[in-house]
Formats: sequence, C-alpha cells, structure tokens
Amino acid sequence: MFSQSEENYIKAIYHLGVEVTKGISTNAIAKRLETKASSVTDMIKKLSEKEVVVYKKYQGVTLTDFGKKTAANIIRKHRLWEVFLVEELNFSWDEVHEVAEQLEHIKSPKLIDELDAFLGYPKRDPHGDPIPDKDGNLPQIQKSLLATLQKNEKGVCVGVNDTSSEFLRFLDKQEIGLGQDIEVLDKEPFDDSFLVKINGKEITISNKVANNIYIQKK
Amino acid sequence: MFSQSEENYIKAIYHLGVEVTKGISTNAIAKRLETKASSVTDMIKKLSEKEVVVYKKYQGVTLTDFGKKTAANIIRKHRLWEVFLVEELNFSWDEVHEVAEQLEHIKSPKLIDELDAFLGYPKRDPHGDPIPDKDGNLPQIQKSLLATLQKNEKGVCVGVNDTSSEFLRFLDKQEIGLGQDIEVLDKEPFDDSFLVKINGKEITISNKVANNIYIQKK
DNA sequence: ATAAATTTTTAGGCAAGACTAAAAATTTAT
DNA sequence: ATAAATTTTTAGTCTTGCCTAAAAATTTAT
Repeated sequence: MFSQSEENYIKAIYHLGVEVTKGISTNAIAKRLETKASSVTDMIKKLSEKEVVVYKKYQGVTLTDFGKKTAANIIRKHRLWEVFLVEELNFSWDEVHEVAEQLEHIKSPKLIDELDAFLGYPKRDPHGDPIPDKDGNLPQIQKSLLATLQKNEKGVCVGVNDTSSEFLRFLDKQEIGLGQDIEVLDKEPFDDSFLVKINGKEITISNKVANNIYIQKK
Repeated sequence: MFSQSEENYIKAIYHLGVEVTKGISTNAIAKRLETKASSVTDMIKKLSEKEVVVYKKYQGVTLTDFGKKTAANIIRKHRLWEVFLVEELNFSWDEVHEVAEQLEHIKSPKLIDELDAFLGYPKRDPHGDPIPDKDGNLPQIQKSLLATLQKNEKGVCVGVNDTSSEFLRFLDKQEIGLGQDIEVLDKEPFDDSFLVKINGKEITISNKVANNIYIQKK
C-alpha cells in the first residue's frame, strides 16, 4: 500500500515518462510536483526500495512494470471519478481536477469496480483521456493535434492537451467540446492561426489553441 | 482547514459527547481512536489553540460551538457517502463504514452539496442515523430501544445502536432492516429475551440484540 | 487522612515528508 | 581541455502525529 505522497510521485513519473525512453530527471519531477529536487531524491530512494522505480544516481528514474501498473490504477481512479463528477454531479470539465486529485487516493477495490459499473464502464474521461481497465491497459485511439490538420480537413474533437481551467473555460465559451465536429476552412500563414467551422459558425483560432486540441480525422 | 487526524479527533469527541455534559476524558478519546493518552493530550492542545475545543488540564475537553459545527459537517459527509455507497454502488450496510471513513475527509463544498442533491436530500443514513443539514442541525426523531417495549407494543425499526459488521449481518440474516415492522408478542423474564413478530414470522431475540435496535412506536 | 490506584501530562524520541544550504557530479561553453 | 553553469545528492533541520517512560495530579480505598 502506498501513501498519498508516494502515489503522487508515481503518477507524476508516469505522466512525465509517456513517450520518453530515458529516465525521468529529478528536476522534472520536482517541477511537476512543485517541490524541491532534494525532496524528490529522498522519495525516489524510497520508491526504489519498494521496487516501483529503477534508479541510478544522477541518471533519473524509470517505472518498473509494477510501477506502471500501480500508476495506471491511480489514473484509472482519477478518471473514473472525473466522469462521475461531470456526469452525475454537475461539475464542469474545468472543475473536476482538484477534487479527483483527492478522490483518487481512496482505498477500496470494491468502490472503484462498482463506480465503473455504475458509470457504464466509460472509456474516456471528460477531457477525452482514456481510462485504463482493471489490468492497467489503455485503449489507444489515434488522434492528431488540430494544428497538424490541412486546409479542408475535417475531424471530431476527441481530447485536449492543456487541461487548465483557463483553457477549458475558453473552449466552453467557443462552444468547443468533446464530440464537436471541426472543419479547417483556412490556415493563415502570417500567424499560423486557423479559420475553422464549428457548429455552423466560422471562427478564428490561434495556433496555441490549435496545438491543444486533439482531433480524430474523418 | 483541518487535517484528517484533526478531523478524526473532532468526530470522536463529538460522538463521545452526545448526551454528556461533563468534559470528555483523555482516556476515553484514546480508547475510541485506538491511540495513546499522551497522543491525545498533544492533539487536544492543538485543537484548543484552534478554538475547536475548550480544555483545562486534567478536566477533559468540550467542543466549542465552532467545534460542534465542524463535527456535524464531517458527520454529514460521512453519512451522505454511506447513503451513496448503499443506494448507488451496491454496498451492504455492514461494508460502508471503512470507505466512508476515508471519503468523509474529501475537501469540496460543491461535491457534498451536489452529492446531497443527487441522493435526493436523504434524512438518514443506511443505519437510520440522521444526516445533519448544511448548518449542522440534526433532525431528531424520538426513538426507543426495542428492549424498552412492553408486551403487545408495535413499532418500526428506525436505527441500530451497534453498527459492527457482525451485528448488521446478523440482522440481515433475521431479515431485520430499517422500516421493518416489529411487534413484541412476549417477554421472557428468565433471560429478558423477546418473542417478536417480524415479516409474519415469530422469532426469539436476545436481550443484547433488543438493546441495539431502535424502534419508533406506533 | 493517608496510601494506593488510576488518569493525565510532560519529556524525549521516532518516522514521513518536506525544506535550505552546501557538496559532488554532470553537462555545456569557451 | 578546462572553466562555468547546471543538476543532483547529501547533510542537517523542521513539522505533524505518533510512541514510551516517567512525573504529576487526581480519584479511590482503607
């Protein structure tokens, strides 16, 4: 069994390690968890003894298979709770994170299995991120950043990269959400902004925004 | 804001203080929380500084009004989560306590208000205990121990005193639950046991059991 | 009323998890 | 290749919440 603090480190290492082969640096973990590098070193030693990570001094850390499974389970809980908050308790997608950060640490296998069933075994959370199954497997779909689409390509919004409240509320204002059809009408070479059609309306989207919206092409 | 540990102390003091006018003893708190008296003294000093309790050396503690309100809020969360677990996630009434002990510490006013609404503003938890409202007020109903009923009195089960798994599972086996009609057919002077009619069946109930079931007379 | 038993508090320590400051190792720049 | 900059680790400290052992206060018994 892991403490909340240990779980937070495991999750951070997991997220930092997605599509990276080298070890995760002490500094990167410290930055993500808003803590100090020396604290990270301490915790890494502990997680290493518990065989959650592989660690060699000055070389960063990698999750073991056990560590990955542990991480997937924490993320599973986090995302299921997010679904619950949005679908059942009227939270908006920019409000869920803080509460899910707490709920993900509740220890009860039955609770999470029942919650999963209660929610109808959802595959994705309110931000479009996949929910790991009980064995830690992620359903992968292929998705592209809106910014990579060419003129006249169409797709449907399947996720976001930035999940900050500011960005999510901006999307709400623009009526962009998961499942929303988006068509690229034009790209402006000057500032790499996009002219897109959403809900029948034509709106301009900055390059920064286009780099934070995931699209499934069609 | 209080730590989980502080919240557990506040709750313990509240429960020990129901229908008691004197201060709660250090030892009583230690026993309830399965900790040592010296640890209790430490925590009591802290809670006293935070104006949650009134404390004079060697005289036990009492909750301040602020402390009572805090306690009621924790209990509100605990009981609402219990309702959720039983009504929505298929937990039985003997399984909920441990998980609710964790969930009660989640910090989010919106979460608990929405949960309350989602559940339809329940007045009582699965054991028949009243759920405090947002201001900390308890709906009090008058209830009597089954053991105090006379021959031929009738009532409905509205709560339990002992909430241990053993007792609750015993009640399940006897098909006794909240809302169950119970009629005292006879009392046996020899061992103070009861002959009662439940669900049309006549069964004998020990005095110990009768002292742990609350009845609303009718 | 005093002795014995009990309860409560104090004093000192320990583990987890964080921090600061300084040392050591590594990487980058010249 | 060496100096400078950066990253990482070590060493020592702090807080929270717990512990044991001993001292102090209170209660109970004789």
